[in-house]
Amino acid sequence: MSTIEDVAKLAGLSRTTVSRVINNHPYVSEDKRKLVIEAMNQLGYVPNSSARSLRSQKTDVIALFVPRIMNPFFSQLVESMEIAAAEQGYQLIICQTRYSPEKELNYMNLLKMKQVDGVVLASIQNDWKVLEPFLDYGPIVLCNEFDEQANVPSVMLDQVHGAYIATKHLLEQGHRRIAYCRGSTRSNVASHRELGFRKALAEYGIEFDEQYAFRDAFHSEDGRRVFHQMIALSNPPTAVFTGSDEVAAGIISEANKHGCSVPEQLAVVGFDNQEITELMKPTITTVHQPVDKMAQKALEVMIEKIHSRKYKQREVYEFPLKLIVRESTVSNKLAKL
Amino acid sequence: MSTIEDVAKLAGLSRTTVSRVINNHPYVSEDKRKLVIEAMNQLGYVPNSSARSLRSQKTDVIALFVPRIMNPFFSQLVESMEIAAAEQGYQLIICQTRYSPEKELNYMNLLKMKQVDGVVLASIQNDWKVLEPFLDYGPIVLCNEFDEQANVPSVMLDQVHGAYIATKHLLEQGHRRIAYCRGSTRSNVASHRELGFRKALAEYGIEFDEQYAFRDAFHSEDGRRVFHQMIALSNPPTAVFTGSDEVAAGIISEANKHGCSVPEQLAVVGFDNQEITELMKPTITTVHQPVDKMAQKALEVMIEKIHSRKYKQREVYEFPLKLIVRESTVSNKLAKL
DNA sequence: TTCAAATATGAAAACGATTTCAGTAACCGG
DNA sequence: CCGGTTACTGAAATCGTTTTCATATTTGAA
Repeated sequence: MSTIEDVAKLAGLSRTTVSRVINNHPYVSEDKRKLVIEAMNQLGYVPNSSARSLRSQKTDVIALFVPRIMNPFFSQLVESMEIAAAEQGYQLIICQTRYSPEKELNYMNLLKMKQVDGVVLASIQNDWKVLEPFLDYGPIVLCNEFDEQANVPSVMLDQVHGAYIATKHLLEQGHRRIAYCRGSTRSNVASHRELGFRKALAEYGIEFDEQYAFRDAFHSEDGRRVFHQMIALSNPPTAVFTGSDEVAAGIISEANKHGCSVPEQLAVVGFDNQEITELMKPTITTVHQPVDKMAQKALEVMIEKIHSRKYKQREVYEFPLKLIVRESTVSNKLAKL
Repeated sequence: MSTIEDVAKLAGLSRTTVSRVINNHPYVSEDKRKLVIEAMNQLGYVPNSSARSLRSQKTDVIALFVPRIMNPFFSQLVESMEIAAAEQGYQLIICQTRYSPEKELNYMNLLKMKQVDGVVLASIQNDWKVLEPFLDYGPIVLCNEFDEQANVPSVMLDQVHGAYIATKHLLEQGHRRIAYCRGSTRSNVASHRELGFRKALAEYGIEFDEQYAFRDAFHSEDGRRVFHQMIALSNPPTAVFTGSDEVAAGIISEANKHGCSVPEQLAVVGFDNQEITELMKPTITTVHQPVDKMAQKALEVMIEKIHSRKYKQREVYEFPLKLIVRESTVSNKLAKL
């Protein structure tokens, strides 16, 4: 409970000098510095962070917005970013918007209240026009998100290409009736993937067929449902592209249960290269996303913005995705990596 | 960027009155209250959180310590606790200790610096004697952890019983050579489970056999390794108890790959009832842990401690675990729930 | 009618640091 | 030996609130 004043008194110096030592400012003689450090140790002194923040107008805290943490993609994002933040001396406040615009808007006040130095949005629930005014209070960086109107940095993955290579892989395997699964968030991630999916189809002269499109598939349970919807079709697809490994796993699990063999009767490709892709039988072909790199870059950009104090500039950083072929799409069980 | 002073001026009142309105203090007339609110809206005013914290000595922020977030158990813990915290107007700072005592100790300074009002430990890396001194600066609550010496509240699950019922289930299925897997953290969770495991064996007059014990199994990869170690034994086990669904999944995946049928040749029981238990083939018998309830209770206790300011008192809250029987332990494929 | 309690308001102190400003001592080139 | 940097130190202002204390008015019970 000791303050800088106590340290100053004990060391027989002024608050100013103590502060200089704490913050590694120049112009402190070596003997006084020793005195201060000894006094600090003796008292077990640690600077009060609120006082510091108030005076210096920075908190060394960053808010990270995610829809929810349980989703393994976001778990990994949070994990990676927390590590990167800790390395730079920043703390991370987690904000789960749970897909609610109101919650998102509410958390945005952290910026206005100056409780955080910046906000990383790994999920956008409001129109950009609604969020933009908050730029008057601090930087906003988009991570794994993208908005045409947004005049801020955006660190993202090349989802169009990711979906493209996954779909193309299915086409190369000879599939022509390919179903398409996505979760229909208002996020641009899903729409970019749809672009890539359509692009691959187009290259093979195949038209996108709405009866094969399932835009409400988020979890493994949805995968199970979709499986039944697919086989109920008059002309069922022979392959399915999904926007998440969980959905892919759900489809495969249900297929297994009903004696539908994967990939012979139905090829399945997931997205995200989660642990489950190697545990399922068959193992799941998927698209690897370099979440670590993206998280690190987003944090790096954020810190740069905090320092430069220029928030309103569009910048795009994009990372490539990689197809990982496993058993769920190739008939002979020797998947080639 | 407007301050309380600006609001006061615009409303033609004092800072004090504005502050009273903000904090819902009594003794403000209705007309002045209206004036203040209007002025706040007009200026888009929001109180500065550092100033608030400095003066009122509370931050409305709680630190949650976990070893890492990617582990689904901790993901769920974080998710549940963040929701509970948000409901109570608290923010959550995530601290990943990554099993490092130094990192843990370092994060503990958040309490000393008064950057957080309290610390929830869902993981302990240091001896309690090392952590105890921090109680002078704020409350510490253990969540899913337990320490004989710790004089603080502990919200936990009955791991002894959880392991006991899982093991007993295997014994009832006729198994007598039962392998035992755990991750060897210094956490008491694993040791409590071992107690339960041994207790069940003892009831059936079976001695704990060290050759069947694998104490370095954390992930699915470890499960694969353990599988091979088990079948290499001269007298391999017919069943295996694991401390995590991931390890169980790894074992099953590898068993599948090598034509070892589960549960006929090897029965497997997991722990935690993660999503993967329903996706694997066979589905995995496991122990359900009421993580939500535990997280909510831990937060509730934390808030109570923050208010009461009495930190140094031992209290134990325990929640029961439930066995969920699936295909990985019962031969006829009709698992009874 | 009176006086204590309840209601309503504001001036100023306090929270604990950093930053600005001013001042002194030492050093150094001409 | 003088004037101007450079090195070092501290007093006081400042960050934006909440809290304490003082004061004025109104209410209500005796």
